[in-house]
Amino acid sequence: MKYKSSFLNEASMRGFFYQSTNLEAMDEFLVAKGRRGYLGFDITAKSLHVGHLIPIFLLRLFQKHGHKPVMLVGGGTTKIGDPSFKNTARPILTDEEIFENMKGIKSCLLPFLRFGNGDSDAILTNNADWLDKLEYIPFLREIGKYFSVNRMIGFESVKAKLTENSSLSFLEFNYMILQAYDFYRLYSDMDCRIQFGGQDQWGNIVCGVELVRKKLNAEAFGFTSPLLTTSDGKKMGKTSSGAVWLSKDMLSAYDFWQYWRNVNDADVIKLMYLFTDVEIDEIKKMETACGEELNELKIRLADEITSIAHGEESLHPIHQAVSGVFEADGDLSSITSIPRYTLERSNLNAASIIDIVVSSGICATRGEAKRLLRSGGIYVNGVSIGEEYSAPTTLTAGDTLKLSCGKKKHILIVLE
RNA sequence: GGAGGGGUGGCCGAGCGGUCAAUGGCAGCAGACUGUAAAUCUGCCGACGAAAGUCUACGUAGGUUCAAAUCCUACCCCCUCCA
Repeated sequence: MKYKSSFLNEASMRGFFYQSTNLEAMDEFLVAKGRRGYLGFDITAKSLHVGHLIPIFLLRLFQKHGHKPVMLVGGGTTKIGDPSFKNTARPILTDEEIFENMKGIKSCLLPFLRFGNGDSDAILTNNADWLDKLEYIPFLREIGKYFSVNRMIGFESVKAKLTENSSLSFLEFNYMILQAYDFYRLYSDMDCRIQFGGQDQWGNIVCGVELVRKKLNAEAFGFTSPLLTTSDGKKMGKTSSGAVWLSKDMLSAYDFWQYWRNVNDADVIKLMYLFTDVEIDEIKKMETACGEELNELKIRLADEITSIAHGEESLHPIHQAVSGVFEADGDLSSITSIPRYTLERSNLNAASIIDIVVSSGICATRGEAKRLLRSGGIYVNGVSIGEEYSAPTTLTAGDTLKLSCGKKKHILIVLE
């Protein structure tokens, strides 16, 4: 074992460690249970997405090893917008939008952590509680004096914003200071001594560690995890329809599952370490898998992650849908987790197939539907069809057809 | 406040009076090959239309012109430098 603390051992073996401040001292500190560490989120959308998953799972691990995760939502900092590594300014949200988003973010976190009042139960805080009350002059005198602009503009995270064609507003420049202040407050108010974050947060975290040292003459720790990228270096978590959201309202459990089912071969093991509760020894045995075996592991991966994020009970309907939709003789009638569209029997032949494809919502525009049809990408019950398609006359009300765009996007047409 | 440079499709980025629905790259979609993977190859990639074509779009609003992303005017926004 490389570390004294079980948390750091598991975190580093699973691939969560990128860099940290004073690692040795932090390791020592984490040997005892019930330590507090926090992770902050800005609440620019009403759901978290796959990109947030690394730090969330890191905190889940933190909890597993007996520590107390403090989840900080940035009710205050979101009003500023983190400029780190961004080349465009964040849109400024209204108070109402922030409030709405906050509710969504909270519910996204619930499946991953156990919240409560126990020693290792997670708690939720909001930095608006203290940031909103700050007064400018006192803040500058008490906190501002500890920050060196010379140093701040040296941070990698701000450098990009200082180049041509990009500007860093004074508003955004303050983000780092406020995040540092958060850390100081959490340290002094609730003895929270570690801040976790993605590697892009390094500059902000270090600022907080320094503020704590200067203000309280105490040592706080920073810990960053790598960004989630695919084996070929691309950012993970984007699909054709946008980000892979954690909230059911924004992405169905079925689509969530499909996302993991379709990851690159080269990423399966890495993701298994990061985002499942499967024991390390067991994953080690999987490392040699290839071909069909590896393909099967993706199902395991999808199952594991989905049952954490959406609950174990979500798996059965998903499996049912998968076998109905992807297997030639699958049973369509009992599928509940992919969209359905009801159509009158008489309209099946009356309306053109293009109309049906568009009105069922599987294609957004008629042009798109035509293009797909032309290239053979529209299927009825798994058979590629053309524009002159007409449904078999044997179909009657109550029958179900599977309409597909490409090989993966399916919808059920229910006749009535 | 002054001088200069910019704002083009999801992103980057050409075009600088007609041949521009706008080169190219990335991203995306479909097909072939596979394993619901990757790589590769092929096709597509504003809307409507069977098509001819029509409409909408190059920061916003006007104007010049037979014709404007391209010229003019005003305004808004961004960048750099000076005060």
